[in-house]
Amino acid sequence: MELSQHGLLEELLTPRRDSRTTSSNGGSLLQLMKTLALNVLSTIISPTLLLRRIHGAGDGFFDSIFPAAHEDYPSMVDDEDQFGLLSTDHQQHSLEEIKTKSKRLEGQPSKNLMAERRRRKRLNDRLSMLRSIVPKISKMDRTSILGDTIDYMKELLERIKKMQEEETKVGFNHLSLMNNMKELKPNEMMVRSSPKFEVKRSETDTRIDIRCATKPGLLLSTVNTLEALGLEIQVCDKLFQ
Amino acid sequence: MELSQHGLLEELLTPRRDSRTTSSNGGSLLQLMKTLALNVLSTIISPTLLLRRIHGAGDGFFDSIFPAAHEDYPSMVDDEDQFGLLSTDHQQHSLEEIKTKSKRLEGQPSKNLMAERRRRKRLNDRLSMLRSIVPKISKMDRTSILGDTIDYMKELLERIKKMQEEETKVGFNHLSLMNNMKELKPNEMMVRSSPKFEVKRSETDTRIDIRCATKPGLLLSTVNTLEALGLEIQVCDKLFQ
DNA sequence: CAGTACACGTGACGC
DNA sequence: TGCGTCACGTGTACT
Repeated sequence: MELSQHGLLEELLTPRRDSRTTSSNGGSLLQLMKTLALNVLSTIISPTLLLRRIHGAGDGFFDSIFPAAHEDYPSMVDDEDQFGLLSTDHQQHSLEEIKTKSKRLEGQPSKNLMAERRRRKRLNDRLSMLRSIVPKISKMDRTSILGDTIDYMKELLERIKKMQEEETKVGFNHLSLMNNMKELKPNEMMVRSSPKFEVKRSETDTRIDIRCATKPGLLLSTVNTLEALGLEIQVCDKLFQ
Repeated sequence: MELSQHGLLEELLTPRRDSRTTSSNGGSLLQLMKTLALNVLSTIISPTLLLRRIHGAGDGFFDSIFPAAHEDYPSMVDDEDQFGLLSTDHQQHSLEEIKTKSKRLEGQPSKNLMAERRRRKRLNDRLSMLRSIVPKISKMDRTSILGDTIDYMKELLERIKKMQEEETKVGFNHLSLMNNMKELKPNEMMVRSSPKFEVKRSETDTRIDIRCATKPGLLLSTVNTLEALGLEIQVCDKLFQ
């Protein structure tokens, strides 16, 4: 009971439909006040007393909120058995319905009501969180939020996939070059420590000489890397091989 | 009318709550059959005839589905004016309520009913799509689906951010070279289209000549890139600059 | 059996 | 003005 009261107070303090009431002209204030009044009454008096008060005052407003609290609705449930279709399944349920209906007159509905209210609040909170982290929201619509979320997630997945395969594609040359270097013999490493780069730059272009130990596939990976850097290779002569 | 009937047929053909009926023991078949029967009746007869049929048969099942179709509910709306709170705003709404109530007796409720049903279907479809693309779903719960979706999106964003900053860290030299190339003037691009690469490979090393248009910082980024590739630069001569 | 979750219809409200 | 959307309470099935 403590928790439910706390939930009620919390729900009472936080305004409802915050995203829509900001743009509304106060017309939905009626619904808000209705809910607030209901919450206040539900908090300060017991559900049984609430039902008594409903019938004592004969208030149509509470009847619209608690229509099942009326005792003059027996035909709604009893006549349901007379429905021809699915009568076999229905006969079994009629007993339970009467039982739940008899229980409904002693505080049962408030439990389910509070649970449902709590559930709705949770769902709306999740929806608000979802709406807050999705950058592109076309409309404040509930369905549109989910749609935009789906689109955003697909876009994120696509970006991740593209980045991953680009990472592997770009890193492939590095790795192949690294592996080629790691597979070098020590004596070849000694050779590699000798001077091997020579860059000559003219007014219109640049000429780079690289002298290193011969290795199968090394030239290919080097040219691939240079192309991956955006440099168009026009002349590529491999000499002394 | 054509579209609504098509929607009804489509809704009739597609099973409801497909995700839960697979794991249920067939107990929800009753609800499904109820909806299907309602859809069939709504499809083959007009709403007005449907209301007539309801009253002619006095069927409790349809009363539970169309409770507002009863004419013996007048106190529900009329007594709402007697509610003391917010009487000023309420007086203005009472006129509209009476008008809508009088219209409700001639096929108006079915419109709203169908719209609401369509909206629920759309929302559930979006929810199913969301559940289908989220890999980790702890429970089939509606709230949990949104929660898992939020967590998954946060995880995706985290992964994208990490990959991006790693990309910028590793590919800094590449990007700087790319940017330098992208900032080239068109005439320089023309120069770049001329032959510029020359690779000579000997027994011990390889010599590459690159001839390109001069650009501030280009040689530096090139050397950085070559060093990033693991090639130790021993001789780097920039000529004609 | 109490709790939970969902679908349903309906009133209210905004565009 | 009608149509779309939402919150609400309730019935019902599942655990």
